[in-house]
Amino acid sequence: MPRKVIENPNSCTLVHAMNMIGGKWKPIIIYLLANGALRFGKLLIFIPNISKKVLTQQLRELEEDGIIIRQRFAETPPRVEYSLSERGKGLLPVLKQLSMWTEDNFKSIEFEACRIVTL
Amino acid sequence: MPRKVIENPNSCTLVHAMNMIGGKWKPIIIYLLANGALRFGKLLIFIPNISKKVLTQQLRELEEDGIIIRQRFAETPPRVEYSLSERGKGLLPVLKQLSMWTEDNFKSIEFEACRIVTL
DNA sequence: ATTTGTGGTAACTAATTGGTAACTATGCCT
DNA sequence: AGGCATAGTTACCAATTAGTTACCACAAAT
Repeated sequence: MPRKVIENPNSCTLVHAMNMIGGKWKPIIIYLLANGALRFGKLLIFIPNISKKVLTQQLRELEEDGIIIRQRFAETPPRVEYSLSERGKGLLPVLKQLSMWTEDNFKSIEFEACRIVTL
Repeated sequence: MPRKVIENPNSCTLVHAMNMIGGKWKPIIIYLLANGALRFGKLLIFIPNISKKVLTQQLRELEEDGIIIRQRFAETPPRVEYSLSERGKGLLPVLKQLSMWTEDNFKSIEFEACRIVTL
C-alpha cells in the first residue's frame, strides 16, 4: 500500500519534509541511527511501544526517501542493519536544532527519562 | 476534546517538538505568519484545501503551545489576528534549515508552485 | 524431531485525523 | 424584518494511521 502523501498542488519544501520525517517515530529512528547502524531487533527494543509492523513501515518509508540504508546479510537467522545515508546525516543538524529549541522553550517538562534519544 | 499527545514514557525533546509542529498544516501556518500577523480568513485563502474546522484546530493547538498569539478585536464583523510569539519566531531558523535540506536533497521535485510558503 | 531466533507479512481492529455541511453570534445596512 | 460578513462550532462521516495477533522461512542447536 503506498503511503498517503499530501496531495497539495502548492506542495512546498516544508510539506515535503514533513511528509518524510513527520511520522510518529521517524525522528526517533533517525536520532537512534545517528551513532551508527542498528539492527531491526535493537530498534524494536530501543523504541518503546512500537510494534514490528509500524517499525517496518517507518523504516521502509525512510528507505524510500533515501534517508536510511537497509543492508541485509545472508545469514541465518537473518540479520538486517539500518544506517543513515548521507542525506539522512544531513538531517541531524536540523533535528539537533529542533531539539534545542524545545529544550530552551519547555525546560519544565520532564525529559530525564529519555537519554537514549537526546544526544 | 484534548488532542492526543504521544504517551511515551521516554518522551524526548524531538517527540515533544513533533507533537507541536508535526501537524499536517502547522509548518505552513508558522511560515505564513513569519512576515506578520494574518487574519483567519486570509489563512484560509492562503492554505489550499484546508477546512475551517481544521484550521481552527491547528491554530488552537499552536496557541496552546505558545507558538502563536491570537488577538481578537471587538468589532463587527469580528476580526481575529494570528501572529507568531517569540517562541514561535525561534522556530523559524529551524524550519528554514529544514526547508533548505529539502531543497538541497530533492531538487527535482516541483516546488515552483508554492511561492507563498518558501521564503 | 522439536525448539529457538530473526525479520518479517497478513488479516483484522482500534484510534486518530481530516473533511462537509449546516448552524450560531454579532452588529451593520437596506 | 431580512440579509450580509466574519469567525467560528457542532454533528456526522470518510480516510488514514497505528496496533494486535498469528503466522512464515531458514538454519543451527538441543
